Amino acid sequence: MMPTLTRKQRELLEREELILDAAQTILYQHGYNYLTMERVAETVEYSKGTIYNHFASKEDLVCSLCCRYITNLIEVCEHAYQYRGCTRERYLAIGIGYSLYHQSHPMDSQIIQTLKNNAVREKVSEEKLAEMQSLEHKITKIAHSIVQQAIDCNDLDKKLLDHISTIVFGFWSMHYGSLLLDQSDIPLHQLGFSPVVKMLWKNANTYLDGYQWQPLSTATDSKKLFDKISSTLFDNEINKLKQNI
Amino acid sequence: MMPTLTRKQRELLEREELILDAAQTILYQHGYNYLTMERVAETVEYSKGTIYNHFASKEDLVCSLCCRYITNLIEVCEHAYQYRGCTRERYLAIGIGYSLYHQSHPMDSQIIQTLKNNAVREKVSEEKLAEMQSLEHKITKIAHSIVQQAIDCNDLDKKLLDHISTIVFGFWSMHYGSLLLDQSDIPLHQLGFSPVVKMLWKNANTYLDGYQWQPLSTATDSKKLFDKISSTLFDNEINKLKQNI
DNA sequence: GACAGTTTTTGACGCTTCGTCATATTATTG
DNA sequence: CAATAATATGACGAAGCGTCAAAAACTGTC
Repeated sequence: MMPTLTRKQRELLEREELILDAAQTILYQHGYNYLTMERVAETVEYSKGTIYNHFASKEDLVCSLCCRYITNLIEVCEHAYQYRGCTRERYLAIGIGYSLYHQSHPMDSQIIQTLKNNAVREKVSEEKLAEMQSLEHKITKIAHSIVQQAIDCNDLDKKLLDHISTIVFGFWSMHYGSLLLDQSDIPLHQLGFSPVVKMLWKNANTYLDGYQWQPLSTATDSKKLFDKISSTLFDNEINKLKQNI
Repeated sequence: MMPTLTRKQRELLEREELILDAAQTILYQHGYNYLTMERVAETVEYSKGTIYNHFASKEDLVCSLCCRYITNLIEVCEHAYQYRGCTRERYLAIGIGYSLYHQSHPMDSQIIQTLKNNAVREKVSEEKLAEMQSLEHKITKIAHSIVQQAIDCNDLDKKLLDHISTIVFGFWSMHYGSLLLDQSDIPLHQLGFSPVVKMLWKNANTYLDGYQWQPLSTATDSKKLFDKISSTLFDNEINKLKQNI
């Protein structure tokens, strides 16, 4: 009975995880500028060369971390997809998951943002970049399918069939933009803005209202809805947040 | 009759512009990774030390460039503010200006994005960061004042008075998010998305519809509106774009 | 225009980090 | 156990940042 992977291969994969864990710890504790290949090597007690056997460059390593984080986000989205409610609620649940993940793992969001920068992307290997893209694609597919279902069951007007990807893109970009603005140290509060998650919730609802996605937020207690969805789906994340307070 | 600035001071300011111009040329031609202090010094035919007399660090220099770009964006917004039309059209005009600027100066957008990253921000001097923030604040103030006017003249419901900054933030984040996603080399088209400017226009309109900002896009020929606003206000930018094609 | 004092410029230098590669070490196989 | 293959190592070269002592330029005075 031959296992799918040889012992060697398993060891290699394990070490890859070990390296990623170490890199993540450094990132969480001291930030991106403190993360160097040398330090990662020291932490895992291997030499720099060995690290480079696993990752083609520093950016490649960071991109691998990013893939982990996007994988987490996919889980969150799949979880939201399962929410027992109407299509609109399920779509909103994705946004809530996104927000909460961002709040409980701010550094992950920073890394994801870092990898949107072309100066960084240039230094990532083709394969890693492709891997990351295919993961991001998964998320948009989940969103896409909920919009499709909304049209199928008349929660959304059939006329919007040509605009499904526009609706996905709008929702995505609004969340992405909001959380990025939150994440960089721009003092939004000083600039007169409310907490981002709160504004985002209001804006996401308004946006869906604009598309007449039923039932409209004006016909719902949306404050309660937020609490309901988030407590039903993301109790873990919320507890984590509370612990940090 | 004493001038406000001495000859010395004027020369210093002139050189500062010279350095920024050189940095910009390098950026435009070879990208962020090719931009080094050494090369900037070479280009302007001064030594590295002199460059450091003007800018505290490489990131400081880049932040100064960023301030230039945001200043350009402010001009665009002020221009849009003057548009002769209803409040909704004027608000949308800001978004169009933002989109077109992004399209005709993609590298500027990249630099602005780079400076949203905390790992980069850490290395910018306090003063430069404050300068940039105050410039960004100016843009939000322009947007804010149009929303205020919309409420004053009943284009927007009075109930929304408490949400003015939420409306500014939503519009901003949607544009910001969309253009960032466009700007990084993510192959949106391959992922089944339409051209970003087109989707953004649709989504921005829908978003304002959600707030019932009159007149609704359903009561307007919004394709024509886009052309009208953009040709009235931004003929320069559009001609630039056409030249590039 | 010579001289002293001040300001500005310079580029060699130290330091950090990346990524490579010849060599050393370990594992595998006959 | 020897030969061979696979893997790990860390010294090294290259690139870039930012500094600072010394050199050069400028300024005002007699």
